[in-house]
Amino acid sequence: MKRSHRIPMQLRAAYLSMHRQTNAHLASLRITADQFVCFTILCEENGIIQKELVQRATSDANTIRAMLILLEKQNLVTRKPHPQDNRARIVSITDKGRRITSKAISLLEPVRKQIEDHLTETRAKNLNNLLQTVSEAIDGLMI
Amino acid sequence: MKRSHRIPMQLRAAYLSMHRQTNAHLASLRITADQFVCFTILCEENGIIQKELVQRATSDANTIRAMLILLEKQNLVTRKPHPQDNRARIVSITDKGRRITSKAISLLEPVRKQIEDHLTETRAKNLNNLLQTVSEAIDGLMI
DNA sequence: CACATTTAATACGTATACGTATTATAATCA
DNA sequence: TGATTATAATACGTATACGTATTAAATGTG
Repeated sequence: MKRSHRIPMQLRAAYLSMHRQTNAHLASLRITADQFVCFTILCEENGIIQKELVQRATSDANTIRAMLILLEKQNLVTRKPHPQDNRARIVSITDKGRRITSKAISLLEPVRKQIEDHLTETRAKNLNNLLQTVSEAIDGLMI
Repeated sequence: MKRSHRIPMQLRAAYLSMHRQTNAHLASLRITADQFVCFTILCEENGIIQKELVQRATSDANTIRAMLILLEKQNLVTRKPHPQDNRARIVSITDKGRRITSKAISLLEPVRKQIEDHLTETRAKNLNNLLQTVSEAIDGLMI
């Protein structure tokens, strides 16, 4: 039996479960799991262009745009024109956004710990490698 | 460095990439990746109640309902009242739905093969186990 | 059997996901 | 440099994801 057939369904199940749990844990902060992804990317490197955020979040221009507009209204991020490239926008997280991100990380601790408790360091590393292999394999189809 | 921190992002990247590729490959059939998930579940066991489909698809009652309504309009599935339980609906795939599912499986062959080519049988099995561990760990939080 | 509790489905609203088309600007090349 | 091409962002439309609330029917309990 080809186990690889089941990978898509297992991947789906794991992702959707994680996404739901993350949203549930972040609900009190009024932010979503996907917004949190953007925050963490911006905390790592602030002031990137919108397009770059799209790529790092493995997302889509329209999706990120819609999200950023919502976040901008709440003063969690800013979108300023790029000084050299008038097509682009530079996205930055605000102090308020950083404070919420800190709280979010705390709220997500139980989720993080739950995963950590169920996987040894070795297995976690292994999972990362396997997921990366799958990502690269699939992106290899993008012609 | 705690690698487990990266699992959520890798999981997201792998899932979203797979989902996009799947949608792209199925576009000519006018069905989505998520609809295909329902079809394969119904092909395995036809005539299940809507609730059961929700669980097997790791989905949500509202999401599945919306999807089924669209599929019903295209005569790809039927939703009939349950003979014993008047609250429930029995969902079945139609012959037309089965034919489309067959075509979908063919169209997805390149995606399946791409994953298979990048993972040995052992690694694929391992990935399935790890994903299942993550799913169970996360579902363990649901109280 | 009457009543409280659970449950399957539905209604409604907000946020993502993402394809396709368009716009404005940048980069490239003839 | 003028024309072509590529690119960042946007506009628009459809489908998912999912929380919360509601409805009607089943189930459990006294």
